[in-house]
Amino acid sequence: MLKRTHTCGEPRATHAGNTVTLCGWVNTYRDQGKGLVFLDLRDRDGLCQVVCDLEDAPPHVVAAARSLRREDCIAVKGLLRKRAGDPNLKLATGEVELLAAEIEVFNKAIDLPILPDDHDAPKINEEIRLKYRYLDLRRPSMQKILRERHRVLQYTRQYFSGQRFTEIETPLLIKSTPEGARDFLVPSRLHPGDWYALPQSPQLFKQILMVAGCERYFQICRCLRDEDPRADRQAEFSQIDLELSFVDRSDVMDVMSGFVQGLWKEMLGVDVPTITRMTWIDAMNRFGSDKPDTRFGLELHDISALAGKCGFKVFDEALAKSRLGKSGCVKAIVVPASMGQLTRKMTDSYADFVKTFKAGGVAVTKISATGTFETGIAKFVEPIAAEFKAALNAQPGDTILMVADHWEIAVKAAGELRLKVADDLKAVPAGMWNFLWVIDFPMFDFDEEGNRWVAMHHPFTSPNPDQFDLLESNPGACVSAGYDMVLNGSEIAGGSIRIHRTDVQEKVFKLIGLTQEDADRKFGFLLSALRHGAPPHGGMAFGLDRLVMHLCGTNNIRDVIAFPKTQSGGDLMIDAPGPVDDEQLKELHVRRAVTQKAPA
RNA sequence: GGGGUGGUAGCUCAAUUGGUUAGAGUACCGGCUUGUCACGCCGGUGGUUGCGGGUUCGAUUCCCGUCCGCCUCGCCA
Repeated sequence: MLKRTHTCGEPRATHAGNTVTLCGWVNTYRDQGKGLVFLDLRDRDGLCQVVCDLEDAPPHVVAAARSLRREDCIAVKGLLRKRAGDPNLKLATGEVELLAAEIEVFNKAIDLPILPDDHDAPKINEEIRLKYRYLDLRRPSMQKILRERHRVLQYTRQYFSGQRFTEIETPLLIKSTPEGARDFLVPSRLHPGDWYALPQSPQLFKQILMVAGCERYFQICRCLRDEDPRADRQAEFSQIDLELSFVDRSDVMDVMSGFVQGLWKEMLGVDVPTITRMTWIDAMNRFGSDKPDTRFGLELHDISALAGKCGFKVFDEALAKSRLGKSGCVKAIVVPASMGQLTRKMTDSYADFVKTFKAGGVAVTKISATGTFETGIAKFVEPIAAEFKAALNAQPGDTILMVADHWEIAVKAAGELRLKVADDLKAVPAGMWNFLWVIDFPMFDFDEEGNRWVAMHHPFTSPNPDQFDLLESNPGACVSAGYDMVLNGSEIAGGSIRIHRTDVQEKVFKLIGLTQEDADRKFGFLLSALRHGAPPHGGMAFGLDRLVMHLCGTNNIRDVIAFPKTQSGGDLMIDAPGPVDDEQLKELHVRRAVTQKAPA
């Protein structure tokens, strides 16, 4: 077997005159006639042109060269020389070529379903790419992503190790805690009728590691949530999971800010300035989102006070609504003329768009060149024109979009509309890295259906230090010590200071409707651990896949995972999930409730 | 679970709105080509139009069902 002396990306003019062996895949094959064949040989480092001079070569080399086709895996040995023809400036190795004296064919490739050319990738259906992932991953762009992901992992270990964090593994087979996301379940063979759950996160284990005196823990771990995927969400994903003892919220946020600043410098050479903080209520009121994209304007204005004066029925009805002490409201977005014009077709489509988020519709009006209101609800606004313009600081040519409803619905719908408008008008600037901390989340949201409070973050999140009294007196107003890190409108990390006292933890469990019995059964080990001298602690978890997505400039999470799953949780390459034998089920003490599909 | 969208040659797409033998590029096969480099030129193989029904003289096209991919709402403590 020929052993390579260089990678395909390496050869330069300085190597000319050496005998070189390259290994790789035939990227292209260019037959020039009786005497001359070119091929580009590709490995993970790049491309190098191989030339076969068939007049001088021995017959078996000629035969081998003639038989080569795309994606055959070969080795070529020969003289590396400066190109006889013009150099190819598009290739790093474009000044040289390898004159084949010996060719070893490791393996031929049969007819290819897809070609691993970068320029083909966006055109090919993902279904096919996922089925033949081993070919898809041969693309230089995919190879690059895999290696960028590796660099992120390397930097992560280096940074946190440098901050005296210890990498500790936690179990994959744990028990189900039906709070939060749906668990993946695994039947136990040794305990008939019992089930393991796969972890949604190592949350409780890392807290217990703090009780265990580890002080600073991290883990790069797989987490599993049996929920429907999205473009930026997989059921099986990776987290950079962290926990620290003897810290308050700012201590954690400082360490984590340092991490992303270092990571962006390392990966992109970008200096990320001090990451600013925004309270949740500010984020919701100004951006209609708990993960605001601050790269562009279009902030939400609250015009509830004015809206009540204009006699527009929809506004009056919305303002009369009330939920959890919050009155209904009217939110307005001023789309400045300078940002571009919204067509009638666009504004018409926004009504259906906001209905997705349970809002009734969008009220539209526009300020004409002469300063009068025109179109939409102009006649209602005209009587309060001066106040209205002043409140919004609106100028001639501006379009005003308004959403009215319950506060939650109005801000959510207006926030989504804001993103939609920015996208439609291409108003999101490229090349910006807007990091942001969102803090002071409510501890609880009220679930009308279940008639109970539910933890907004998770039930181990501590209230802010000055908020403990509110836990009992006014849970709806109680603000937590949680914090999310947001990048360009995407949540890339979340965490909190945890409850480290049993009495507080029990209060929270009680508030979310867990009886003492439930709490003991599900989380008794945590309550017990907290009783044994638990230190104050808090932590964070980064979504690794999303970090890599941002760093690689893709908005498809499957691009940054070597073997991702589809929207229905399938792996198209190995055809999972799949059927199992009756014998296997018997061992697991599991009986079928549905007839299983015949194996494909 | 809901909404949207797509499925035609190995791959990417087309088919004049229901009408003759379903076309093109690419890949593949054959021939030509001694400086190409996403080589070029000539020729060729290749189709259960996702699957199952229905309407019709006739269905890629219309209808019903179903499967699969993608986007999205719900969901994601």
